Amino acid sequence: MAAKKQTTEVRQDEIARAALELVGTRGMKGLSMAAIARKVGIVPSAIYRHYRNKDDVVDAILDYLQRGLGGNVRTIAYLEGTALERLHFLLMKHIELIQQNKSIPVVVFSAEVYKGSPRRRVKLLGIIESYLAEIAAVVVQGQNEGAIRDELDPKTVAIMFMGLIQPSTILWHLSVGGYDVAKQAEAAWPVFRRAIEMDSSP
Amino acid sequence: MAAKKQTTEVRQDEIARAALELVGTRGMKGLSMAAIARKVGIVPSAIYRHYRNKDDVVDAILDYLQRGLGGNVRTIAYLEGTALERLHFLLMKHIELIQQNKSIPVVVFSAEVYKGSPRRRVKLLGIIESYLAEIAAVVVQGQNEGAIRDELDPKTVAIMFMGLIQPSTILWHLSVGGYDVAKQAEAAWPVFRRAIEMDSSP
DNA sequence: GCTCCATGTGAAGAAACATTCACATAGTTT
DNA sequence: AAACTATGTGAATGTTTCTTCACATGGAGC
Repeated sequence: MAAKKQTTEVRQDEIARAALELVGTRGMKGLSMAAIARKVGIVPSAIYRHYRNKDDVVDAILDYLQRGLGGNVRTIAYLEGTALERLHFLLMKHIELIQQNKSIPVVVFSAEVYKGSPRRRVKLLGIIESYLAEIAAVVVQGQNEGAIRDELDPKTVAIMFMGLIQPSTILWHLSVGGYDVAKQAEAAWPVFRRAIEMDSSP
Repeated sequence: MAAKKQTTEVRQDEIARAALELVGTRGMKGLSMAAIARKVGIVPSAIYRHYRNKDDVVDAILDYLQRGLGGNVRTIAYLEGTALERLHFLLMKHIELIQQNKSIPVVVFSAEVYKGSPRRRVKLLGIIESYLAEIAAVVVQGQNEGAIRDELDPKTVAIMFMGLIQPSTILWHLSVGGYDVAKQAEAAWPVFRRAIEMDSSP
């Protein structure tokens, strides 16, 4: 039962996807070269034709993540509308992303990914920091528009924004799909909006 | 180099503490029976005098966690003051707890703990759910006091409350202590408070 | 002081896993 | 069509880790 040969570009992508999915369903502990190979349809040793070792596969997962989150922010960068509208849109986009790719939160929140690997720790931190920076930039725009209160620290707001999604996703995983992440986010948004928006009454 | 003999009650506690600490510093991957034993000052096989197997040790970590969080909520249950004051106090208490015991977030957010063990998944979910329920109860009290807006769903608010802390703790771990969790929480609190409190102007 | 039981020790087994290597083969280039 | 190169395979190796077991020992109770 020989697998069909593929170029290394294709296989690298297949392997990274399979690895990401495995982490989502079985956690880092369940991420074995054997499991990845089985999912891709090749033999464990064949993985070494496309990645130097397991560490490189995990790095590929992070690259995948980076592209996903980065693409999200770029989407709203080119959007019309007020800053508050764009923040709301980003929230929905973010939820869409993690619902389509439920493994992402597991990777981001799992200490297993970075404990013991300073290089990966820095990499993951960079991914999150740059995401936060983009959110903070939108907040600043909102402040310039006069829609978001001036006295708020943009970074504080950005971190709070992340907090709108994080607990829900964890509860979603813990309850095996029992929580409606989108619903919770939709309910939380107007509350959050009220917290940051400028007083309408002068 | 024989270790001094201890009763099984003492050793069980020592082992659970050592395990919790190890998870915090090295992650679940670094939680080996050998590492636990070294930390306690006994030999790996001696652990089996006090726990049936490694799974039972991990369960003991969760029990430890449950007692910690439960104690926190019980503290504010007997507090004087308005609901908003008590929520603020709970926020600070929570931060104090996770700062003294930095391993807690790692355990709660690490999918490794519950992936592959439905029983542990349910257990962890129960711990978090009951914590959320206690927060929601305080929110309801606030609504009865006329301090928190009636139209808000208490559970939504409780989950948002969790979101005040979670992102900071993850950033704290990722930046190896670079983030000031307490500071971020103190900055976020007035924003959150503004979001949920009743309009002062009638 | 003696006995007995719970606790501690070291060696050994068994399973899982990452990684290497020699060999096979498909697909591309010449 | 022949040769070459990149990809796939299966076996083997070395390491790590959990777990068991026979034996040792300290201390509590008689």
